[in-house]
Formats: sequence, C-alpha cells, structure tokens
Amino acid sequence: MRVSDKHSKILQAAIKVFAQKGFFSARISDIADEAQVADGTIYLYFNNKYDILISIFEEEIGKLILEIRTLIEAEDDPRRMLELFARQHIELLRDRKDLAEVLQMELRQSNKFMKEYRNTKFIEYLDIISRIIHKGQEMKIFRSDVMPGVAKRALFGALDETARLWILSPDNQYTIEEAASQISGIFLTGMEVRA
Amino acid sequence: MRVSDKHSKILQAAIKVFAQKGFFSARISDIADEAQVADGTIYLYFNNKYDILISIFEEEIGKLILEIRTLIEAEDDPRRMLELFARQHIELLRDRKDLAEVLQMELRQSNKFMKEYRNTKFIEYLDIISRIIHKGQEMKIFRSDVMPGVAKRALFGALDETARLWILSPDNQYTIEEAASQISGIFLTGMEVRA
Amino acid sequence: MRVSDKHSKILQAAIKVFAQKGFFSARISDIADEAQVADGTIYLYFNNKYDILISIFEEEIGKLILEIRTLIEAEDDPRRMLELFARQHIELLRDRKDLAEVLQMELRQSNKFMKEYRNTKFIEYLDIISRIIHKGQEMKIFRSDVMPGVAKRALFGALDETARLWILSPDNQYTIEEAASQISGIFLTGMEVRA
Amino acid sequence: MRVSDKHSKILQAAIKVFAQKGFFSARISDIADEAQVADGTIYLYFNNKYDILISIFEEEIGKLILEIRTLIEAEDDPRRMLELFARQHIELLRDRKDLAEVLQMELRQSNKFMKEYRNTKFIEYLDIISRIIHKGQEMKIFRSDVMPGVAKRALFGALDETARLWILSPDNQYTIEEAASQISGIFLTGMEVRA
DNA sequence: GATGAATGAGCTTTCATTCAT
DNA sequence: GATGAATGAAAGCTCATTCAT
Repeated sequence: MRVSDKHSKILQAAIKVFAQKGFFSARISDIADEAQVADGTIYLYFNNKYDILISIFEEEIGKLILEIRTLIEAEDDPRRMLELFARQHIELLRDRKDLAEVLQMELRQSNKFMKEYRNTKFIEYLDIISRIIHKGQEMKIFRSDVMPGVAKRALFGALDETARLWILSPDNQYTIEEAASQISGIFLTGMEVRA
Repeated sequence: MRVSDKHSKILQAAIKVFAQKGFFSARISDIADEAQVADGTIYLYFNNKYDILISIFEEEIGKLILEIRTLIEAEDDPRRMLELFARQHIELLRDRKDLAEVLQMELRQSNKFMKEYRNTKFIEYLDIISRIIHKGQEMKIFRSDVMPGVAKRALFGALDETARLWILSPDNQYTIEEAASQISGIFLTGMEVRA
Repeated sequence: MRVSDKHSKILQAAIKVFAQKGFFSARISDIADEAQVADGTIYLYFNNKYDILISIFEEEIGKLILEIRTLIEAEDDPRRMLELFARQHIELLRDRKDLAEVLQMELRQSNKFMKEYRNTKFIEYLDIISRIIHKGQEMKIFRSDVMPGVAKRALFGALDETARLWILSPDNQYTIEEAASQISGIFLTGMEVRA
Repeated sequence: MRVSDKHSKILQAAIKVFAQKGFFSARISDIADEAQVADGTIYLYFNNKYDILISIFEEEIGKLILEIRTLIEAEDDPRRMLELFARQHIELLRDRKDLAEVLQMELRQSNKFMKEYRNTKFIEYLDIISRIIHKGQEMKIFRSDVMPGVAKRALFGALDETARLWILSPDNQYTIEEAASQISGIFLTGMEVRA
C-alpha cells in the first residue's frame, strides 16, 4: 500500500468520526478502527489529534477551493458566478455531509483549542466571494456601497447556516437547491444596481 | 448571599470560561475559580457540566428573546422590525461577547454530545425572524416567493457569521453597526416587492 | 425533644440505612434524611461516620447481651440454655433484620477500616456460649474434650450463617425456628456425653 | 509477558489489597502498585472495580470447587468426606489467608453493592456439603431428620467463623486443624444415626 | 442546639501517546 | 513500516465534615 493511501485513509476515517462524534468526543481508536489500522499507525502519519483536524482543513478545503475556482473562472457574469458559488457550496454540504459537518463545527471552535492556528485556507475560500463582488462592482452590476468584506461573510454565513440546519433536520418544504437559489436570489437582488 | 446569586454567579463564570476555552477544554475547576466557589459548590446548582451549558442556552437565550421581542413588538413596519432585529442581534454579540461565543459555537456542536437535547429556545429565537417576514408578505411589502423558513436561517447565518468573524478579528474598515445595516439592507432590498 | 431521643433516632436511622446500603455506600445525608434531622446535627451526637457504626455495636449489642443473659440465667440445664441461646439469637436476626445485617456484615469487616477498634461487646456476646458449655462440662453433660473456645465460634457461625442466608432468600422448606432447633439439636447431640 | 499473566497478576494483587483494606477502602492505584502495572492497565483486563471482585469470586472459588471435589470424590464414606471437607476448607483459609478474607467478607456484603450479582459459585460450593449429607442419609449413616439445606449452611458457618476468628487472632490453645477436627466431630456425632 | 450551604480532598475512569516487538 | 499493550496524567464528580447563621 502506498504511503499516501494510508494517510488519506486515516483522514477520511477521521472526517467520518469527527462528523459523528465531534472532535473532542472522538477517540483516536475510533479513527483507527474506522481506517482499519492500529492506533499507533496514526502517529506515523500525524503528530497528534489536533494535527489530524488541521490536515482536514488544509487538504480538504484546498481541494474544494481548486474545484470551485475552476468552475467559477469559466464564467464571466458576476451574477452567474455568485449563483454558482452558492449552488456549489450548498451541494458540497449536501454531498459530503461528513466533511461539511467537520468544517462547520470545528472551524468555528478551532480557535479555542488551537490558538496558534490561523485558518488561511478558509480565508482564501471566503475571498473567492469578495473577489466576485468586487468584480461585479467594477462592472457596475453590484452597487458600490456594498462592502465586499461584509457581504462575503454574510453570504457565506447565510448559505452555511441554512445548509447546517437543513442537514440537521431536512425540511420537506423545500430542497437544498431551492434554498441555495433563494439565497443567491436575495443577495443578487439586494446587491444589484437598480435599473 | 442569596441562592439565586450563586446560581447566576456560576452561570456567568461558565459563560466566560466556555467562551475562552470552549466547552470541552473548560474544566469545572476553571469555572469554580472564576466564580470564586469550590468545585463541589457547582454541583449544588447544576447536575453536571452539560447541565451548565444547557442552562446557559435556556436561561440566557430566554432573556434575549424577551428583550428582542419587546423591542420589535413596538414597531409596525416589517422593514423596520428586520432592521431592528439585525442591529439588536449584532449589538448583543458585540456587548456580550462571551455569551455570543458560547451560543455560537457550542450551539452548533451541541447536538453532537447532547443527542437528546433539542434547543427549542434557539428555534424560538429564529422564529422571530420568520414571523416578521411572514407579516411583511401579508402586507405585500416582501415578495411572496421568499420562503420565510429559508430566509430566517439565511439572515441569522449572515448576521451571526459576520459578527463572529468581526469579533475574532475586528475589521477596521467598518464598524459592526455598519455591518448590521449592510446586511439588513441587502436582505430588505433582496426581499422587497419591486415598485 | 430530649437529647437521648435524637441520639437514638439517628442510631436507628443508621441501622436501617447501613442495612440497606452497607456502611460505605451509605451517605451521612441518607441517615440524616431517615432520622429527619439535618446533616450537621449528626455531628452533634457522633464524631464521624465510623463512630456511628461503633455506637451501633456498643449500644445495641449491649442491650442484646443483657436481654439474652437475663433469659438464660433463669435456666439451669445447659442443654436448655444452649437451645434458648440458639433460638434467641436466630429470632433476633429475624425480628431485627436491619440490626442483624449491620452486625453481621460490618462486624466482619470492621477490623479493616477501624484497625484500632476491638469489638469487646461481640467477644462478650460469644462468651455467653462458652460459659454455657463450660458449665455443661462441669455438670458432666457435655464431653470434656469439646473445646469451649472452638465450640462457641462454631455454634455462633452456624447460627449466623444459616440466618444470614435465610434472610437473604427465605427457604420455604423450613422456618427459621426449625433451623435454630436443628442446629442446637446437632450441637447438643454432638457435644453430649454418650450414655 | 503473556496476557493471562497480567490478568492473573492483577487478580492476585487485588486479593491481597482487598484483604488488607477491604473492597471499598482499596484504591485502584493500590492494586496497580501491588501488581506493578499502571492504573490504566487494570482497565485493559477488567471493566471496573466491581468486576475485579466478581472475577475473584468466579475464578478463585471455581478453582477451589474443583480441588475440593476431586479430593472428596476419591472417598466413599460420607463421614470421611465431611471430615475432609472441613479440613480442606479450613486449611484453605489458613494457607490462602488473603483469598479467605476476601471471600468471607466481601461475599457477605457483596449483595449490598452488587444487587444484580448472584454468587452462583458460592452456592455451588455449599452444595458440595448438602450432597455429602444427602448421601449419608441414603446410606443410613446420617439421621433422616437432619435437613441438608440447614446443615450445609450450619457447617459452613461454623467452619468459616471459627477460621475467621482464628486468623484474626490465632488462639494458642489449639491449632486450626484441631478446630476443624472438633467441628467435624461435633457435626458427625450430631448427625449420626445412633446405634 | 439545629441547620444545610459550602468546602475540597480524593477517587475512579478515560484516552492520547509511546515504544518494544 | 505496523502493531497494540501499556502508560499515567488529567478531570468530573462525590460526600464527610465544617461553620456561619
């Protein structure tokens, strides 16, 4: 088995276990069981429990950023780009539920137990949004009084929270895609330069 | 010292400690130190560590709901009500930073370790928003195709995430009040019936 | 309420609680509840938890010794005295089940946690038996090769263990009185000088 | 070191520590020290403190039953069998003092804290006696009015209590073997069919 | 004398991490 | 590299005892 295989196997197992139990309640042996390796083996690939979590952030978000960027760069219209981002983000949460849960929860409390860790990947991810807005403003599509730094956080928060609750207890009133569309709709209309 | 004083003293200490360290990293003795009581005293007022967290949710959110409701019920215009909610929520996060952090973080991961606990208070809080939107739709102020169930989550998420990041690393580009105003602005414009 | 009343009330409560839960599992507050006094009140009458147990031994066994001695001294025939003792002991265990349990169990392990305590009352109680046997030997009713020091322990053990198990799970094959009679029968026949 | 070695090492250490301090006063770390393992190691072999005690009952009494049965089954005369049992039991108490103390004391109070645990091994052990008596009655050696269910408890109690006190404070008047012989003598004479 | 809130030492148990094999 | 038995620090919680009222 290639080295990278085991590294990845452990990481995927950790995502699953962290999603199920949360970082603190998850035991190393749970991850080892799930990855079908010995407890000690995990320490050949990661320094400690925190390191596994950080690796999830770094490596998995890294992949997402790449994916989403490629997709968005194929577009020209900032409106379409924003719609795409919303849809893509929310589909990710739907399709990779475990990863989504880990990112959402642990992200928010990571600063508590990993004082030194600055989640640059996450900032990068958010900056995709602000760059779209900025572009839209240059193209006179979005109002210039909209602050990209606020809007990026607001849009991310709106999408994330909606998806989080939807995942927690799916609402039969609407699909997650409809939700994404509603949210990008509100934001687009809210930010557009009026005719 | 009155009984209620000690209950409250411990609760406030717990809010502070949970905010600083997170629920799991916080030790009972940290809370006891902060509250200037003995470890054992905590167990005269709470059943266990989880119970302290749940009490924070129940009692503190309960107070917030009352406050915010009183404020909002004094208004008639749903637009104004939404603005007020946004401002109020974000000011709360600014003024009671510790409480805000506990509510934000532990709320999101509480379902992991307290399977049985349904955070009804939080749901109640969110429902304040959906009721405002619903009212606006009846008054033909908000578009009828906006789904209140989605919008409440989206608005809450937008506000919460923005405030969260602002608290984490205050952005000197804008004040938190401006942020609140931006967000309610986007949502209002985004949901309004066009002339 | 007279002082002695409360002292006695606590002692009776302790007997009940120790019997139910055992000395270690019993909490001071259990005894206080049962005696309908405050936890602190117990410490006005007893030095500590051990002291309550020792007082049970001293005071309650003291009463038993008096009772049983009075009864036995009314007799002349050592055979009859032994029968009486057996019956009396076993009836005590039946009628004062709680006290019996405490004496039986805690007696046996008291030396573990109260190194310094010599249970002189219990020794006194046992000596009632050896004196009967000795008397019987002087009267040439019991064989002289029977060692009173062994026989007293053997008889006590036989009675006590039988009663203990009978109390634990009453055997419908025989009454506890029949058991007492069987045992004293075996011991009498076993110790008598043959015709 | 073989797995079974550590299991057994801990069990032997526990017997020693429980005998010295009693179950409740014994700390896990005492057992760990005695067994020369880390505290945590104990939990690799036993579920909890109670489980150690139960294992002592199950495994150690199990061995005793086997030993004593083998010995007794080599005999034909119920009188001789009873003598053997008495001697064997009392020698066990003398030679494995620690085990004896644990069995004697904790056995008696085990029902207090382990409500669910039925000590079947102990019942099995006692039934060795009743079967001997029953056999003696069939062979017309023991009187038919002797109730085996009473006699087994009585004999066990007599032996056990005598040994217990002898161990506690050895009596120089007689050896423990003499005591065993006295007791079986009394019981045999007491139960025999008279010529 | 009586109370019971408060104390804090002490214990069982968990689990991340190590290291001999 | 891989294993998993062993480690031992760490923390939640209990409860006998105290003492201000």
